[in-house]
Amino acid sequence: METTYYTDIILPLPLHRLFTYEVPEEWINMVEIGMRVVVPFGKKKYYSGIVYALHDQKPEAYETKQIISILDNAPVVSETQLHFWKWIAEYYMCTLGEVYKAALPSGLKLESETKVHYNSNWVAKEKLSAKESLVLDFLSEKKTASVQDINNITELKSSLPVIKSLLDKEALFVSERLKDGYKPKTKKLLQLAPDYCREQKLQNVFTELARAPKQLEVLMLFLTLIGGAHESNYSKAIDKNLVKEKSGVSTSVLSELIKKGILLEVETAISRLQTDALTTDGLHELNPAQQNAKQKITELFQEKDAVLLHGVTSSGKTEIYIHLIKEQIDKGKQVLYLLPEIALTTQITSRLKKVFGNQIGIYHSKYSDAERVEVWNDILHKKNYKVVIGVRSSIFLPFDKLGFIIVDEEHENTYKQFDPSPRYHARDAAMVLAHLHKAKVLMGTATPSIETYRNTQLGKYGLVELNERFEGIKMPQIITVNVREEQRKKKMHSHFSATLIDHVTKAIEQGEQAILFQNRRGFSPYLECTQCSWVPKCDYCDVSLTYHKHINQLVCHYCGHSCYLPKTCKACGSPSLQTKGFGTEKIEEDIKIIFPDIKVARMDLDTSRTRRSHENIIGSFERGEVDVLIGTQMISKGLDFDNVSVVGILNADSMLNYPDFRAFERSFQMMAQVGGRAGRKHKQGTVILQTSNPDNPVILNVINNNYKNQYQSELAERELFKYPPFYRLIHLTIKHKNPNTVHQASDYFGQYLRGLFNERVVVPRHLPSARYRTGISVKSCSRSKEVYLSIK
DNA sequence: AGCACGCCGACT
DNA sequence: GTCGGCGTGCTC
Repeated sequence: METTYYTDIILPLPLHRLFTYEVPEEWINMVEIGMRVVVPFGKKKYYSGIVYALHDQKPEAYETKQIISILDNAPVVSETQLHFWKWIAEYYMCTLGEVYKAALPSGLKLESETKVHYNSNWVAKEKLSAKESLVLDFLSEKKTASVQDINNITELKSSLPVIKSLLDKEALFVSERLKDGYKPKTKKLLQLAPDYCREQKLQNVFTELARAPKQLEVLMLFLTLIGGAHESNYSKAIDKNLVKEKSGVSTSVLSELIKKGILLEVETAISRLQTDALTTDGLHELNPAQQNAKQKITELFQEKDAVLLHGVTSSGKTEIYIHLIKEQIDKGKQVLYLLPEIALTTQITSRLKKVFGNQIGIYHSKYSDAERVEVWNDILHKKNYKVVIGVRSSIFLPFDKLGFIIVDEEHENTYKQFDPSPRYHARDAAMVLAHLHKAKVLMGTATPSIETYRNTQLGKYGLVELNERFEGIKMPQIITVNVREEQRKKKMHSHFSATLIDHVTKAIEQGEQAILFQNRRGFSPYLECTQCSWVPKCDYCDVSLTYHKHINQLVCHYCGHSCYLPKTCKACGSPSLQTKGFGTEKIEEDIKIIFPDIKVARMDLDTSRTRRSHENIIGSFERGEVDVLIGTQMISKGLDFDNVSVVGILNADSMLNYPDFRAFERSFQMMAQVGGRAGRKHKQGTVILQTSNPDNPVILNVINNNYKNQYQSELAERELFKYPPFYRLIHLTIKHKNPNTVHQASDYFGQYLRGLFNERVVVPRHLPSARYRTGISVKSCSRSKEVYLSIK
């Protein structure tokens, strides 16, 4: 009897099961677990799914369909990865399909809705198949189309395999974010024109150019660069920019040579991820404290799978990582270096590149999809990269010899994915990933999260402390300023205390820099009617709208909705709407009034949406082109500036009063991290902390740099009020377009859950204002479509 | 998630 | 008489 083979496929859908398809007989030996296949789904959809299992059990309940094609000749996902996906799906309560969507860069997961674009710079290197030509012709006209469109128009049963082969040839590309667009990165090279590739001809040129000394000079330089005027070198091409730089001539000289047909300009696409020969810098010696810490980490790894490196800011953790990475590479292992989303990795990347050259791959959400596919394929096939520096999604890369994971700035909440499922925490998932690979995890931070620190106290993780700042830099001196008192004494200039202005002035006079920290972007967090206290709120979220002056609009920081500001109060009609509170934009404006002669830069989500702008701001501050940097929490993360002597925390209260059970933990982390930016090699830095509550225990812990104390009091509160790490917190979202339905459903459901879990159900009724709440309350947004219930 | 199917109200 | 609203159920 003939056996038919079946395969269970993961489809990119939020459906809690796999779908079984038949494998056509001729493909039985070609399909492997982890490959992508195209399957029909429903009446007219096609998906590329992942082969999860192969078996010969014919499903009884339904007729199977056949897979349409196999997209790969080797698996793109390993079985280890599939185990990992399964864990994520179970632990974070989502489907394998959702994990699949999150794990693969979009270039690897064609869907009917995926948009494909025509690459106008592309030139065919080989003859295309009839189907390929058909699709390409269609796209060359339309430029952009969805896979679905192509399916319809070209009348192919499924265009996915064709699109896939065109993608491999780079004739097409896939986009996730259309705005960024895709331009293959090109480099202009110079070559000796074929006509001149003979000794004789070349001699003539020298005479020809007798009256153009600059051009001759450049040509001579070019010939040296290709390695001398020998036939064997004539075909060599040299980077145009290099020639330009070395010769120091203007572009016109070069273009003249090109125009005369002596040199030939060729444009080649270069890999975005390939870096030219780097000046390698080698390892830096570790100082005794670092050496000792490294020793301890290695020892702890004998018995523990994970170690926390608790080192104060500027204690030189990175250098320890580098030494440990080196050891792993020497053992032939891969290393994953996780960084939080926000710190654009620039500083750490360049340091690591100096040591490891192009053995480093970077996997970042601000890199284009094409770049991410390149990293994926390198890890899968080429294996040039031994180290990947990446954000949370890099835990999904197809590692096969992973030996070591570093989770830098372990406490950062950007490791947690919130919006689309799977809502995973990269730090925690990294533990599981490491376990699957029998690898070790090193977490590093100056301000450990409560959860992680507790795990060290329970003996689950090892703990290594580094209390000394690198090269004898002293911990900064922290001065608190009681804002309320200063206001009474009329010593406040807008949002700046006299003390703060004093210190900033002195720093600038001495050629040093200052950082001003305000964890709020925009101009002012809300407007208020002076007559009736009405506050404009978002129509969709019921959150107060932030005023952004440069665009003169009100913006909802929750959903991004923006609108023009009302001229009059919508409640009482009075025209007297006043801005309340302050954000980075207002700080920038005010500081320019107080210090008209200094250079100010602002860094927040609004000024650094792109990779480039972020790097530019950091770069100009590093080079000293900017005196004062104003920013949100962005500036506290993973950046080291060595000329900053003053850091101002403009309003510590807004962080402490934030309605979240982690508010104190976050405030401590933020203040400690921002404060850590102050201090230079031979001079103690100063932190000016403005608050109206200088006796707040969190502030006292920051001043005394007492993490332990902070940890202990926080832990006690967490236990008392039944919060993590003692309880797990589950957040339920109830959505409906009708607010009343939402209210009723949440009340009903809240009551029901209360019956089961008693006081462990938190049902906030209003936007909560207290840090900890007990008993029932529903946080519901009247006109919104969501209500939150929390179960501990 | 999509998408078809299907059942009730306001229109040419 | 039909168009179209969105409730329900299915997808191998």
